[in-house]
Amino acid sequence: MFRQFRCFGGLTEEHLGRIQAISKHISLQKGAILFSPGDRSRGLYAVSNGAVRLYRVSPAGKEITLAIADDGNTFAEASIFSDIYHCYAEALKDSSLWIVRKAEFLDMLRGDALFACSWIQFLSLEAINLRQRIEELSLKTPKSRIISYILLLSEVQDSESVTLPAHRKSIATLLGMTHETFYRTAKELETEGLVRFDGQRINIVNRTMLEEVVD
Amino acid sequence: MFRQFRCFGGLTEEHLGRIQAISKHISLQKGAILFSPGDRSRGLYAVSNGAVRLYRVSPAGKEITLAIADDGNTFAEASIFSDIYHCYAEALKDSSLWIVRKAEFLDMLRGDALFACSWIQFLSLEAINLRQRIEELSLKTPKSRIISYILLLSEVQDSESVTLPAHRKSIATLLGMTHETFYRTAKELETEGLVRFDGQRINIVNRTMLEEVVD
DNA sequence: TCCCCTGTATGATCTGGATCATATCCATTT
DNA sequence: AAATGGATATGATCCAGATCATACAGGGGA
Repeated sequence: MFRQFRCFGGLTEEHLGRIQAISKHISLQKGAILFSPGDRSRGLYAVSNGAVRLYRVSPAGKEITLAIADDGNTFAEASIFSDIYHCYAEALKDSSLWIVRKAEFLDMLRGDALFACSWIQFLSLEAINLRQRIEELSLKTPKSRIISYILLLSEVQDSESVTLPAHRKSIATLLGMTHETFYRTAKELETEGLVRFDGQRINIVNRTMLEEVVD
Repeated sequence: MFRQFRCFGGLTEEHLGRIQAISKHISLQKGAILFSPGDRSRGLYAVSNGAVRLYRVSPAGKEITLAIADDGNTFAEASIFSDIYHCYAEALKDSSLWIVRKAEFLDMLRGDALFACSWIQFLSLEAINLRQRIEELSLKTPKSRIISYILLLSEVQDSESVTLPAHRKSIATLLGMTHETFYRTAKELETEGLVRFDGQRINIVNRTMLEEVVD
């Protein structure tokens, strides 16, 4: 059951069982807000089915999507060492997830160095990804960021035909642009014959040229 | 000696001694490149004296400064779980630092759950900071990012008169803007009577108004 | 079935910040 | 003391992307 979660990748059956034992299953309806900034943190979450969007809202009312967690992904991992959540978590569809209680999870880490090390590895890779994202935000154009994202999805989903994990509007704020810019640039990519959009699906038509444009 | 490093904050004397034992001292001349992207990673670094800038360069030749590590800071923590470094590390002044060898450090983590947990805590807080930075890059204006940064420095240095850890040019690319924009906006803040620049020092003149402008 | 809301889509306009261009300052080297 | 080179500084120009405005489509609820 917990085998499906990337962050628990290399763990033994015994570890997985212990994690499941300190977890509680949760069902969320589409549109439900799981937590908001300032809420007392209770643990980290693992999405077994569905999709949850993590986002923040600026004083000016603008949104940024920090992450979209769908099947097999976890979120709020840093809440283990924070008293509160720092963003909103909203179910994008009816979802089924697990909450891993923070106190018990911390106990597990404290009692098992190998387990702790696999967690360190996970956090280290996450930090590398976050820096990658900072770099893209600072250095790349919106067009290039969209292409990078499509190529990333294609890698994760291991296919030339990828499924967007959320509305395009959310994807836009995940990539640091307005939704207008996203729609326009997406259309542009289609016109140039690089990809084909079909609802929530994107077909990669010309991978070579995509990889070229991304720089 | 190793007490000065934030990431080794809550550790016992014994731990600190063991870390020192697996570390090697390094001296760098101003301008020296410690490592480049693609170099085989050998460990993480701790700056006891001096300053090191971590940066990347885009294919188009634009630079982003990922971090500036000065006295008491560490960098390349994620290299423990990566075969290569992903950025350049350049000494901004003559510097004295320690390299903590990765294999031995990993052994320490594997052999001591409490030590591993304190490392997990450090990585978790770092992830929170990285997300904060992503948010600022997406949502805030250059002016607002500069103010945030000054207020952050003032918090870390616990003073109304802060010292920039590097040339303004590097600070600019750390904050995701060109140096021209940084110089101009800095001057603007000075004209508005919010801060006073004096070489590498910045005096906060009107903190209340600074915090107001930042939104 | 109709209504309403939200996402999708696209046009028109505006502007903040990048880019390009110059000039001065200052520290280091010769 | 002169020369060199990078940091600091500021003006002029430009344009990508934000903003504002509008319209249509589709899905869920009453």
